[in-house]
Amino acid sequence: MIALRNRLSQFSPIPDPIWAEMGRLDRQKMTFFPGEDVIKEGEPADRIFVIRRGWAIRYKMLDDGRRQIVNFMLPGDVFDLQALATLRADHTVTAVTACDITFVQQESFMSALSRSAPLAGAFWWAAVQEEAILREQIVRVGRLSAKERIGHLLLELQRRQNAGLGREQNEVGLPITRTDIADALGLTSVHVSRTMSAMRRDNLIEEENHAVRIIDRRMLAQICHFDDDYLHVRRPEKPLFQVPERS
Amino acid sequence: MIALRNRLSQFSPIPDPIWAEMGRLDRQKMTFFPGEDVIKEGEPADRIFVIRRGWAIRYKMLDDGRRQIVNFMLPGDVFDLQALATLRADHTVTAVTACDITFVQQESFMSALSRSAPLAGAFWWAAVQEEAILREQIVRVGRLSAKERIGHLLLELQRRQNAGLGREQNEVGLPITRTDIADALGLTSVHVSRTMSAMRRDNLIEEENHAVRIIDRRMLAQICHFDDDYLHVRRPEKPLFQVPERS
DNA sequence: CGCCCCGTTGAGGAGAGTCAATGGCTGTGG
DNA sequence: CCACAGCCATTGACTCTCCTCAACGGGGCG
Repeated sequence: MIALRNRLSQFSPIPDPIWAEMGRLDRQKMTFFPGEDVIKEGEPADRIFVIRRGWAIRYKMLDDGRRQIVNFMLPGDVFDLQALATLRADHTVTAVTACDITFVQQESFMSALSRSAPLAGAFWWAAVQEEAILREQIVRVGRLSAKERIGHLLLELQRRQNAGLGREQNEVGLPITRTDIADALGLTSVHVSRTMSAMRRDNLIEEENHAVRIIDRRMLAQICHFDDDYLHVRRPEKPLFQVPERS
Repeated sequence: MIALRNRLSQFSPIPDPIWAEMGRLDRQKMTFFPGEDVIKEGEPADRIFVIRRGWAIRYKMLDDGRRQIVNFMLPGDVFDLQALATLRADHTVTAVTACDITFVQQESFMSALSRSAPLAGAFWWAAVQEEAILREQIVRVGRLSAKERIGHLLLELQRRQNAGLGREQNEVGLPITRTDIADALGLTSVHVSRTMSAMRRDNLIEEENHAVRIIDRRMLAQICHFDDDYLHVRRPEKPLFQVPERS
């Protein structure tokens, strides 16, 4: 669960004893192969998920076959905190690479949060960040050109991937196809291919072996109007949000 | 607060004594004029908001002037539950019509939730619904044609508006400009105007006095691939999610 | 070895954008 | 009471980004 700890620590360092709480949760580990569904639309959702290894996508399908990927899920990401309201999933989650995923029962998770305010704060922050990522995806798809969309997405993935790995570099592993990128960005795979070729020609990125190197991050960020504020990786000024403690 | 009660009751009816809890919150009412900012990007967020009257928009601006409206906020909507993590706002919220808005202090709100599980469940559901609306907005902007986007948005607004009013009809008040619609849907005002004219010609909608009548909701929903599952207005099967009660 | 998936490239088409002009409505001030 | 400014919706003509259809080639894998 190192990826999860790296992620949550972006918000606030988590002391060992509190982290140990996580180890006592009622949880279950599963492995998914590429293309396997982790959550199916319409299924009841009563567990939360943590990705330990691999990439997954959350998407919706239209009845005529069009697909829109809503977001990418990377190691360390926590998802479906919404499951705590025990509704039915309104979307599908599928593994794109081999994934190790931990499921935690709703009740077990809630009681852990109620015992530890810092943990609750960190998970709440993760939920806030997830929502901010969705909002930024709306801006990306709604108002950016193809080139800007691709660069913007690469920059986000680079930041998020490194956050899970607890490092900082200009390399992004990109274990997905042009079609996946296209379906995330509201484009076609043909146009993604063309645009990325142009970006390579323009020395914005290099590609090798399912990984992208961003040649000049500052320049690319400017071209793509990428501002990482929305990832909320800076520490809040006020102390962690307080949940009622069980006395 | 009737709009809020109507909204939350979609999830689960709220008994009077529990509702009365809401009246005891530490809150403050403010009126905003059209164009006034309710939340500015970069400001610390430490309160939650409820819209009592009027429409507001949440948007992000690019440095070159492009604007993307992330979502519309209608009477009864609760927003910035994210504020509970006391981060800085990564977007701006502006009144589009005159708005009455109630602010509730974070601490007061949290303690009310901790005293009432049904209330906590209802607000959690509102947060889940808000996120589902964002996801659907991504699908709309990413994969639908101009005509589909507009129809889809109108159907969503119709459902949400009627939810706040506690009724069900085919009329949507639409107190916004073509430019607002365009900036929400990733289009230009010119194209929105053209497309809506075509929709009027095709007898899909009628417009009169800043209100739209949807002539055949079922047909429009089919054309626009609108499926209201994402609004989660059906009741969950399991009982409300339990928060730890203060003993 | 051969299949299939994926990325790439080309040619042509369509949906949405840009630029620009017009007209209605509303509010305001002489 | 009328004139005028400002905003908004609409429409036309033209442009351009991105899509569609299609062909080709490379690489992984049975």
